[in-house]
Amino acid sequence: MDPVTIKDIARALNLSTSTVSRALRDSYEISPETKRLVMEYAERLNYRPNPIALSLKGSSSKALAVIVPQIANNFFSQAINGIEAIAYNRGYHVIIFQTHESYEREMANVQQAVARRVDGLLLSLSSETSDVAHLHALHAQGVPLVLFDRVAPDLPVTQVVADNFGGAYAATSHLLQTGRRRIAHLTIPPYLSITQERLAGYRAALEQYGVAFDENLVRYGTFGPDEADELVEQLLAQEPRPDAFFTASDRLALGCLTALRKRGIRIPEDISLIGFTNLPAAEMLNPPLSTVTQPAQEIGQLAAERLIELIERKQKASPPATVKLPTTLLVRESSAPPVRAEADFRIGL
Amino acid sequence: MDPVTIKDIARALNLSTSTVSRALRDSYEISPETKRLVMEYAERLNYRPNPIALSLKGSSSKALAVIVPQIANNFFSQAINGIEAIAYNRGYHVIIFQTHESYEREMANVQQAVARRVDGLLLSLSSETSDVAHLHALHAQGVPLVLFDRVAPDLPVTQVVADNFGGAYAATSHLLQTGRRRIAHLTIPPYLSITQERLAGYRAALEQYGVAFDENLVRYGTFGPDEADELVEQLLAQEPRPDAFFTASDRLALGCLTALRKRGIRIPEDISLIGFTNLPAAEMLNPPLSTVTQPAQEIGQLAAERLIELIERKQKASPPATVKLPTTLLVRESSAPPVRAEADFRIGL
DNA sequence: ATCGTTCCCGGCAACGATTGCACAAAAAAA
DNA sequence: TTTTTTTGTGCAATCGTTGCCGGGAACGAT
Repeated sequence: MDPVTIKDIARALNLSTSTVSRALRDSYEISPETKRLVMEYAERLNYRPNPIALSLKGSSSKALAVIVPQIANNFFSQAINGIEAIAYNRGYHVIIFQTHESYEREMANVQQAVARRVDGLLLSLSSETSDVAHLHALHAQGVPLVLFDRVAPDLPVTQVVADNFGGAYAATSHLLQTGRRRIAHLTIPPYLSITQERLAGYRAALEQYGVAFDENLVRYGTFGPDEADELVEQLLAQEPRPDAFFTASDRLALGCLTALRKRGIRIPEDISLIGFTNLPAAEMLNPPLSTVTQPAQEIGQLAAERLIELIERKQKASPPATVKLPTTLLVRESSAPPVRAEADFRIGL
Repeated sequence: MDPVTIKDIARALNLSTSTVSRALRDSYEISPETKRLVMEYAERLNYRPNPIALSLKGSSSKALAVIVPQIANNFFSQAINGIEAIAYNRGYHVIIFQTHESYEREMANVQQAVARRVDGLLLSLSSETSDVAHLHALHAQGVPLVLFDRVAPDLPVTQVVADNFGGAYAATSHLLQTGRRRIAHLTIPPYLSITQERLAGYRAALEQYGVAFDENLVRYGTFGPDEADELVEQLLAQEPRPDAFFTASDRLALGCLTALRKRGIRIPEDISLIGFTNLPAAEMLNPPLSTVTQPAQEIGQLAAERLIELIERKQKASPPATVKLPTTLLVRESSAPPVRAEADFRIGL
């Protein structure tokens, strides 16, 4: 019941393996008669070439490695969804690796992927990774590599990202336009490109509106569970208290919401809240959560397309470039203008 | 810059490949001196055995296939998380396939996985799959296979599931205990084992409380987008109107919530709602959503452990069995007893 | 001196598929 | 008929690794 090999066919038809191989590939040097025989027999036995033997012989394994911090994360699972869709259509398989936000693990995973002779890698950096020497080495070896979402701008490889700066700028501007001035930013570990870009967008908007940047209003999380509560606690202790929270991830937005409501703080009356998240439930939260959404699936698709292009047209593929996809600010109740502010405004008139 | 092979080492050290191979595996028939030489040189060149060559030679590829309907689904991404964790520790890689709920695709994916010579398969059936002949064939071929979540009870293979019956029974009982009598059940496609088990739990609870089962209160969705709205519409048209909704998935629970609130129906005052979902945001929804949660990650872990055991102790592994993990009913506001009911109760006294 | 052991190591084959080259038979040209 | 060309097929190497067999050297025992 073992898989059928080309040898089995050769033996059965009293031919050599070479003839069978050529017949199957429809080579011109095989007689139509023999071809027919071979093809029919192969069909009947449901012959499938052994991809392992092919990988060993040639250099293509028709497999892509995807290395992400966490699969169980909305953004990444959507991105992988996009990657898998493209890969499947192009005849590639997807091997998944999780770094669990560990630099060690990231390096080990890259090693493993290379050892597995994947045709290319799609990678989103772990939050611990500040040194990308391992990726430089990879690139120097000529291994096709595309970074997505959490990228390393210095690396001369194709990178696919969302417009994190723009999203953060839009979110912060919106908060400022609705009268908020003490805007706290709860964010993710500082090494990450996305952290820096979002922070930059946040600062740019503040500057635009002439609000001084206050370092104390920025707090870095670590993807730990329930860490939002403590960060919120610290921020609420500030004097004067923040009147808006802008968070940089799904988990933080949710944690923040929980923490604020636990303390009886009204959203948006007391504090306005915007997340940077792909949660499908955002609209049904209490209150409906304003968010900056990213085209996660498209990012995955684009990254996979670029990688495959790189693999298949090795040398003359389009040069490394950073592709930036737009983010969208969805304004919902959690960042509505405070009623009091409006009232004050009228009184002021 | 190509990967170092055993041949390179042999050439450099003026040894035969066999000797190098044995030295690296610390064989007793190689002199300590030679071993040292080889080991050191291999270390220096950062030699890694080519897993493809190993797969071709031996029959183990150290890769597992995971076939699921959708990665971008909370339950499955958590399960895959568990699978990957176990696999990684045991030296296996995980190759992901999505069926997108298509039977065709499921068969194609199984084929592909087998062609790839994976050491085993972890599979959760597509909702279109009613015939599992392809899996029988697989099992007959001796390919290690473990099903999880959406299983096929007739198949003589190990299956890992959540206690769907128990969860549905608990949810329905809770609704009945809080005074609901017209309990609608919005569920997923009927072929699925989990659909049937949940339906059975729902019916068992109704029977227990002497409430007649009404087929018109059960509606099947198809994982399509926004389908909940129409199903809700149909159910609300019933006379008398349902006073509770019990849904069988994340998407349906959320869709249901949206649909009900859109129509100005109060939850739980007018209609009580319970989902069967792993949404981390359930508690922060408006109102906080009562749910039956499943240990998704544990299911993945257990399935992976069983599969690896099957692979490594091929013949004398524990016989096929169905492992059932407990589900948990989390009661939140969305299924609180209606205030009116309490008032009526007091008046009745 | 010869034989038997033990210890180290090399050569060959094999896993499945592809491919350049050679070679045979048949057909075409001389 | 002989030579050339064409056509169809087989052999063997290759990819990286390991299992099996066999062989040479050193040593002790007879």
